[in-house]
Amino acid sequence: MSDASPHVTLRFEAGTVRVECDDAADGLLASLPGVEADPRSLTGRAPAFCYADLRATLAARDVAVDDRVLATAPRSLSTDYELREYQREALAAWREAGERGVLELPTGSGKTVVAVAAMAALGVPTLVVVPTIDLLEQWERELRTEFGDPVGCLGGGEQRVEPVTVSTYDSAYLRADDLGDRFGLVVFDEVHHLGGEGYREIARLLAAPARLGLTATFERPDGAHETIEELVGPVVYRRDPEDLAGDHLAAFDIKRVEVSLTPAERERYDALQGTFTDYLASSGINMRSGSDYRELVKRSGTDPRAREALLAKQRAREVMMNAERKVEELAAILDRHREDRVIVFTAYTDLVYRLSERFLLPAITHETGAEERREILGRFRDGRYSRVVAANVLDEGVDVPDANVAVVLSGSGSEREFTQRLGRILRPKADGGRALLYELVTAETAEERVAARRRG
DNA sequence: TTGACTCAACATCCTTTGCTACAA
DNA sequence: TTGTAGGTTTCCATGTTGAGTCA
Repeated sequence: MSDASPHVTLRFEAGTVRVECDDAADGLLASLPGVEADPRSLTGRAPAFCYADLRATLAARDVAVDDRVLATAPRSLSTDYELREYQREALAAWREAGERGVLELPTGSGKTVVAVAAMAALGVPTLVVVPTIDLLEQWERELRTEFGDPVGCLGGGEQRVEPVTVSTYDSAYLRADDLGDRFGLVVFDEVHHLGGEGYREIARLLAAPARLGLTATFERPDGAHETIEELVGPVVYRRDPEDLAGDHLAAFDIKRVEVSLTPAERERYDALQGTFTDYLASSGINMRSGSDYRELVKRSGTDPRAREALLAKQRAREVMMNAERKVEELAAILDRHREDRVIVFTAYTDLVYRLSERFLLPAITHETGAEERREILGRFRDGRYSRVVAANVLDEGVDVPDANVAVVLSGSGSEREFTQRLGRILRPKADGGRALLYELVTAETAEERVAARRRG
């Protein structure tokens, strides 16, 4: 450079962007977003996710940049998908937001289709990150069919990188620092997972300027969605199941059924709950916030009474969640819906097996092997089975055949879990019929609060 | 290649009375 | 004056998953 205008070189190095300045750029380093400067060597380093910001800042200041960060070449990708109106709007909103941000769309609304359209529109090497092997296989099939080229896979025993690659969160976490310069776009499926302490590193170590997050439920109770906003972008488009019901998703009803504890269960529940509340009263923990709960957990490590209280609470939870009259109510529901396709959800593995034995229902829990699981879901799909009972396994990331009746026998207070379970019955019905979700709640127990919480 | 196993990571786990600080 | 949002961060238990190891 013959004149005194500043000049900067950017390179990718193990999950970071290295910034090298010439003398004329002295003083610039410290003012760049995310950069930790070493003034003596005129170099600095920023986490790779700051790359897009860095580029924009340097461009705004008319700094000459030798950009060597991305080792990517443009790709020509085309798709035949005809987007629905809300999918077109979602894509447009994302592009308008600078090709960063999250789409919050219900299960079954075709989030994948929007992502494929985004990939085709940008035409850059793309990494798709997914939470389960099941989703890894689904995306791989979909992308291979759509774009024709071989698709890379990271996870499930495969470690093959291609310009279009699908990875599990776990594999992406293990490989992100050496793959960070290979992709111009990264798609995070079920992006709420990115809030986990470890997984968020994936987004930090990748330089990809374009970022797309997909989820049905963005907000996290621990507030970690704010970190996701920093790393991927805010929610730029949102649709609730109610918005699409009747048109692109099945119309649905939610029916709450209250049951009571048997006298024996009530006695046991009150005794266990009493052990818990007595300890709270005597220990000065008032349970006004989540931090009080953590305090209790902390104490239970050293204080036997705290441990006893926590265990009692756990047992009380089991009593209310697995109440005998829920099982009787389920018998009536199954009887009423002989002609329907029913999925039963519970919070406890034990109950799944009890129900499986009593009603001769095929059961799926985390103990069910991949092969057996495929077989059960296959039979449910082709109609040989019309009922399935599952613990928490079918909530997300599994291609579950459509049903029209869901029974939530027990569940957590998680809004996400509830939304995902509801999503299992929302595929539009051939006869235009409505979907129905039963929610069984034990009266006069903490479950009333749990149920209220998950409904938002 | 398959299955059985271990390990690590992640998520939920809690409350309903009235405290404190601050915004409208 | 009235209304409302915030408070907090370690490891009791159960459930689930992916990765890695070994036979």
